[in-house]
Amino acid sequence: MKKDSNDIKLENDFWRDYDPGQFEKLSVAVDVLIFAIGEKQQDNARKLPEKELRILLKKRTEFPDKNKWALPGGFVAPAESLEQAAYDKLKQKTGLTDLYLEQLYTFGEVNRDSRTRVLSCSYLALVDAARVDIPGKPSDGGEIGWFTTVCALIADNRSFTEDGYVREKQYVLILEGPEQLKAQIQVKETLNGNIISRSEELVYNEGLAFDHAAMIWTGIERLRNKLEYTSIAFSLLPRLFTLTELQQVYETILGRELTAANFRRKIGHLVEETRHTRADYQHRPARLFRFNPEGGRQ
Amino acid sequence: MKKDSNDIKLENDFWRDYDPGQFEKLSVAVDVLIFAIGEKQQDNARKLPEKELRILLKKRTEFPDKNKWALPGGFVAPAESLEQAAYDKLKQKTGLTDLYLEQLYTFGEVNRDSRTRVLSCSYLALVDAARVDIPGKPSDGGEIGWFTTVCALIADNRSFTEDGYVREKQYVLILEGPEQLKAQIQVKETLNGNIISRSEELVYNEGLAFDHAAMIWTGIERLRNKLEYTSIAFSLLPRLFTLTELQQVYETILGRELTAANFRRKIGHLVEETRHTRADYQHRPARLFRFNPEGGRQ
DNA sequence: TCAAAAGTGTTGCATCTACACCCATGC
DNA sequence: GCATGGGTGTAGATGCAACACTTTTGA
Repeated sequence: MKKDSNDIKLENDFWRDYDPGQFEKLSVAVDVLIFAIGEKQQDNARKLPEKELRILLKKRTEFPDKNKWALPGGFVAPAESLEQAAYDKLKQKTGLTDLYLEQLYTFGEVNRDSRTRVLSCSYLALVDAARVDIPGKPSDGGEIGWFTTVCALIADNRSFTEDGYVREKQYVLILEGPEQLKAQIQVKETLNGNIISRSEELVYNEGLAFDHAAMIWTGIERLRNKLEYTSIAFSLLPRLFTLTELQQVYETILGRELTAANFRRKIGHLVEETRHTRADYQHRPARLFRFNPEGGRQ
Repeated sequence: MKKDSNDIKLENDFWRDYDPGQFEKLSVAVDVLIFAIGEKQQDNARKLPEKELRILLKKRTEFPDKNKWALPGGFVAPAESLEQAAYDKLKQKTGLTDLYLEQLYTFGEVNRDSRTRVLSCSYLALVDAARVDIPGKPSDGGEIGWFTTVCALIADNRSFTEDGYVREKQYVLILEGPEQLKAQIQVKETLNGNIISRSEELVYNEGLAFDHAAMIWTGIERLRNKLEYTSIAFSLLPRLFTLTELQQVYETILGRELTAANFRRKIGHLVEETRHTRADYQHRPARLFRFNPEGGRQ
């Protein structure tokens, strides 16, 4: 464990001879999924607006995939950490710095970009929609906009094999914004003995650049999972919120309805009542709550 | 969405002018965490051997970090996908191809490697220890070996701030194998309003190369979490196993004891009884079970 | 008075926990 | 018989789902 003088000599030789170009390098990009919960248009003034899941996309202005919609992202500079690169993109697009951000997945297929080999490390960000004001057209002339996102399971087949099974699930991803985009993802789960393996494949893709549809699918999956065992839901809401708003966040992400009475009890220890109420509608005012991390069961 | 002839002309121009070197590229490595459950030495022949979590490490033979222990890994070639690179490493070290493998995390700090900027995409692999026979010395003269791994929380402090809290957890990581290695990781979790952020820092490191201690910590965390809501535990066992063996897998990874009666009921629907028993010891023979994916509650 | 949402109570079912207990084996 | 693990039964606590019900507001 201790360096002797011979080792030091060797180390000096090493540094003198070291050629950083001796290994072939790769282009590395960072792409950011920025999710928010938005309100649906609503005609009946007495009803509460329904919520929807939105993601921020930017229309590409350059080949390849010119005019397709892509996640905000860019190449990583040699002196910039991955996370820093993601933060920079985020600030550039939303103007905000205090957002929830986590690494999602690194997409490393050889031909995912038609130019050359490009690795993409994706990040997942959550914003309170009320804090972001997206300008219509950014400086480089491209369009940028929110897309309502729906991701649904449309098929689920399992066939048994000699020593396990193969299960194929099909998901559709429909994005509505300035244009309508659509993609289909096939997830193949294989069990062989005790060993499970999974692979995802983009089987249909209309209007989304590169493999960004697969990234969005992965992001929604992560969101759905983390919703159940973390408190990320609060990152999508303002500091004060009603329990119905919180419930709507869960419902839009999970894609199913929950029973109000049970939901309230379930997240009861994660929130704290405040003195304030919201009385914008023609019905009983709702109490405003705030996130109370004390309630977590550690 | 449709290409007109002008677009096609522009696209041709683009391809003619495209210079893949126009963006600065990075060196990208893949590192693989290969975990297995091993048996502790046991003197009392009447007792069942206790189990322990093991990871495969290789002693570096080159600068930088010469003579320190590192995860098996290597640089990613331009024509090789990330997952393929991980599979190759895995096959090279264990001789096996049918293992559990998933992407873990991509480490992207600027100075994590002293040579030059190197990104590392880490993968987590699980093996049934009985299937692997590690040769003493691989061809390049380096040592390779299993290290018993213990990861424990040693401190957990939370201080409240104006609008949230800061929580700092300290973990020790102790690896015992051909040498004893030790590291300490500090995890800082910050809540600010509704927004949680986390960061990990290696505060002490003895004998492990680069930031591999942080990778191992991340791997164990992932393992502990996934144990609860997936069936990865079976990937660490042979096709047939006793319920006590399965329980030991849970206990060694989670680092705490479980009550046998309750454990059996809990995983009851994930296993299937076989006709076989194991009668190696001086007590009642144990029934052998196999993994039964049918029992999953979907 | 009415629509709409806010919020509570009740009951039954499923699951987890602790703990006591019996069974089978080799020596 | 005894040490050791294999394996079952039971009672209390807790949590969750379904659903019926009351409260409060603005128009």
